[in-house]
Amino acid sequence: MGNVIAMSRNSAAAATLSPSQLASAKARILEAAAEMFRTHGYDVSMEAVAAAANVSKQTLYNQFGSKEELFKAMIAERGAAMRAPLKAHALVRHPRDMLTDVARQYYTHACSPHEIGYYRMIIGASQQFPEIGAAYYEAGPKEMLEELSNWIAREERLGRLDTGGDSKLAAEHFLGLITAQIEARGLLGVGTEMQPTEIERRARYCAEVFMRAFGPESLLR
Amino acid sequence: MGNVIAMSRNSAAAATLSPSQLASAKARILEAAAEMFRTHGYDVSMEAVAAAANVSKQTLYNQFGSKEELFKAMIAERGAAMRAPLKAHALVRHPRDMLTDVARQYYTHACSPHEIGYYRMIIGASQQFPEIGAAYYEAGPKEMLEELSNWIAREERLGRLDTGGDSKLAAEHFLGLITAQIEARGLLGVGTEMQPTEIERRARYCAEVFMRAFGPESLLR
DNA sequence: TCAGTTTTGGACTGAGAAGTCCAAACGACC
DNA sequence: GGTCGTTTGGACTTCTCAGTCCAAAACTGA
Repeated sequence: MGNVIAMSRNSAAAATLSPSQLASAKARILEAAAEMFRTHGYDVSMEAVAAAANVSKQTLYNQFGSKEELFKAMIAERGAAMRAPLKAHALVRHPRDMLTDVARQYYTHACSPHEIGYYRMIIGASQQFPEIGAAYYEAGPKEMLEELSNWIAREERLGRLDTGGDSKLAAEHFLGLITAQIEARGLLGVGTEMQPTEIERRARYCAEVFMRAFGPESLLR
Repeated sequence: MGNVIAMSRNSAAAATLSPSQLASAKARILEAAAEMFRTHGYDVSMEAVAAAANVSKQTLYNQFGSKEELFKAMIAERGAAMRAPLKAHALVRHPRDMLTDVARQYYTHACSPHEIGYYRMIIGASQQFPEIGAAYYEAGPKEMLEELSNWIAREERLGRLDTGGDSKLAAEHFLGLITAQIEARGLLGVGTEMQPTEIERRARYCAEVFMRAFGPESLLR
């Protein structure tokens, strides 16, 4: 933990600093807190968080009045980083390609051990702080479901999919196909990280199954 | 919870006792521990467990040497209660009916708030005790997946399903279709308990989607 | 250089919980 | 009724952790 120079909270003075000191104290704390909460759950001690952030306990308490406050601030900040899983996908592509891509993205990001650890922490915390589970659901799965559902409805209007009108349930099912046990295994700690070829295989398979179930005859095979 | 007779640990002597004393101390403790751990996570105090079991702290420690031991004993006992989700299903039925039934069972049992609470607890504990997550997976999801996969393979041999040979992945996908977001919502505490009609709707839908994707042409519609 | 602010380390308080100990009460069995 | 093992309550020890306090050091801006 050798260090050289410390920085004030507000200025961006240039100097040779260790990476962990580049950001402001607040940002550093949030980052460290995210990591510690993710890997140890809500039970990490504030001491440990302070140490990880390379900051004194007092500074930690100056920035965030309490553990709960820190935790919620961390959640709020991280929430923003989780969005837009589906943006920038045009309508012009074949539904199968689009779906494959969504699955691929999901596997590489949302199902990574890192993200699963975060998810596990949220699940644990949502017992103690129900509003956190709700907020996570709103910002994460729910938003993704809505985007997916809207996309499906659009494709249906174009005659390229046929879900019998229930695009919402179809979207849930597609997400279900993707996560199918992968998430569960990760949450229980028996997850083996997927190799790229496995990701590719599963992503294609998901899209294929979905298309078989919901594609119009013309696209079937 | 009216009761009549109480038992000593070893004998079955009859007497008028309070309801909570009907079972042996050990059994009562395990039951209370399951409930407390389920609703409060691993963080419940041993005091609270003892109180819930209507037993002194010392007796608790006489039966189970430590909190960890109690926790694991409780898991081991509950594990047995979770099996056999799929047994006793004959091969004679139409695959669609079988699948609908599986989904129905899953919704009524595995997705109940009670079971979800238990699942959440296991997830939380599997961070602290990785072997617990693994044990749960082996006894629960994995076993169910294997049964399902074997059934699918059999149906495939009979020409009533066609998964292209990957019955294991197909089984995972079917489970994925069932849980699709239901479990996630439950874990995050935003789950609204499903009404019977909703269960029925979803169960049928799951089976329908699976059949569309994996049923042979003759069964398609 | 100097005044004002922030950070730091470290000691401290208070609460809660794991686990132990013990004397008294209880229950089972003879 | 008497004996032996168990249960009980409750006091007790030890630990960990959230959160506070404070005096000394470091940094900032002028």
